[in-house]
Amino acid sequence: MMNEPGSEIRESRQSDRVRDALHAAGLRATPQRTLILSILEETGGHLDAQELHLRAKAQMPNLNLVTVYRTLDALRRSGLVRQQYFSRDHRREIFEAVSRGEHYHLTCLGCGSVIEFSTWRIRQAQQELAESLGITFTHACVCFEGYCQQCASKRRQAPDRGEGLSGKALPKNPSN
Amino acid sequence: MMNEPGSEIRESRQSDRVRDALHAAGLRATPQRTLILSILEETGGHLDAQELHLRAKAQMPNLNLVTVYRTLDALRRSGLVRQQYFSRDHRREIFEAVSRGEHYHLTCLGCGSVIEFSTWRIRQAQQELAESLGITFTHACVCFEGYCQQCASKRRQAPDRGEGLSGKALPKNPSN
DNA sequence: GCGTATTTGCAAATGATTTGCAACTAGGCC
DNA sequence: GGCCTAGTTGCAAATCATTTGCAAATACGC
Repeated sequence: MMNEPGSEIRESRQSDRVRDALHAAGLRATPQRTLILSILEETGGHLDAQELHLRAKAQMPNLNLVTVYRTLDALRRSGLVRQQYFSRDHRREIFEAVSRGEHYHLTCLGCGSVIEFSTWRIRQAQQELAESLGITFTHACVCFEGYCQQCASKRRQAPDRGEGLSGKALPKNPSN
Repeated sequence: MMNEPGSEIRESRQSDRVRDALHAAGLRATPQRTLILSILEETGGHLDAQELHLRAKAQMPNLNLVTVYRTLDALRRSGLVRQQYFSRDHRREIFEAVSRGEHYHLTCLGCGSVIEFSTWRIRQAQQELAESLGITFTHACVCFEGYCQQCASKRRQAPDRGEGLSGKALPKNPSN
């Protein structure tokens, strides 16, 4: 049950850092929030409320899904966490710690993997539109759908399915 | 009840065109589909299933919401209609006839209006990423949030609300 | 240590979208 | 023009992520 000393200390430091971040953001540092933000910081990946709840329950079995939702909302409002969607599934909100830099996502229709990439073009578009139309941007939802390099070349070799995947064959809310 | 002759003919021609489009897309031209696509073609704007249902029921009272959903799905799969989200509300799908050119949307956090604009930067980003990472893009969801020129200058004059609107004060699913 | 404004857990509500199924019908065929 | 069948519709009920109401619990400023 007990971690090795080193990791315990590390964990403790991580908790302190997270707690400080919560306080700095003007939020009460409850164990629930500390845990949730810690998981988001440690996980490089993209988590939705359900997955986050699942992982958090391992350490806090009584944690309620509703609390996860409310915590994510608070973290988002305080700017500690970023909320977004993936192209294949806009019904489920995905969360990331903002400590990860700005980037965008492509969901591969072939293998379902999510690929991250950066580009200045979105920012550039915003600046240009700010100049030409006087628009002020506060947020952009940008998510792409397509094929990763592997799946793209596979399809070139065996284009049997045609473009089926982008049409009927693609369930709107795949379970994976 | 009867329209003046001119508009009747016009309407008839419009229906024929829509019916042809449906056939060309390999879809059966049912009265429901014809009506729904007609409304989407005639309405310059962005409609969700509910609004579309409401408008269509004026001419076809028995039309079921489910049929609207299924029709929109068929039209989207056939490429006659484009489905997208607006930044303030990703839980509701918005539809547009593809006959309208490619463009993007900004939802104004001040007045709630949706502003359309064009930019090549998105395409450009896709091309660059295709070259550098071998990614093939099939679809992009791009929607912006911010302030239109009017609301932006109002806020500059009276920045009392701070950035409240982008945080807690903004309901996730505004009814307007 | 106390008191209060916040936060949590639980149960129930919401609301867009989907699904199952029987009745209906568009359009190819004669 | 009528028949046949695969495709479509209407209705009722299901899904499922997210939200809300409320009473009990608690973080943290004093």
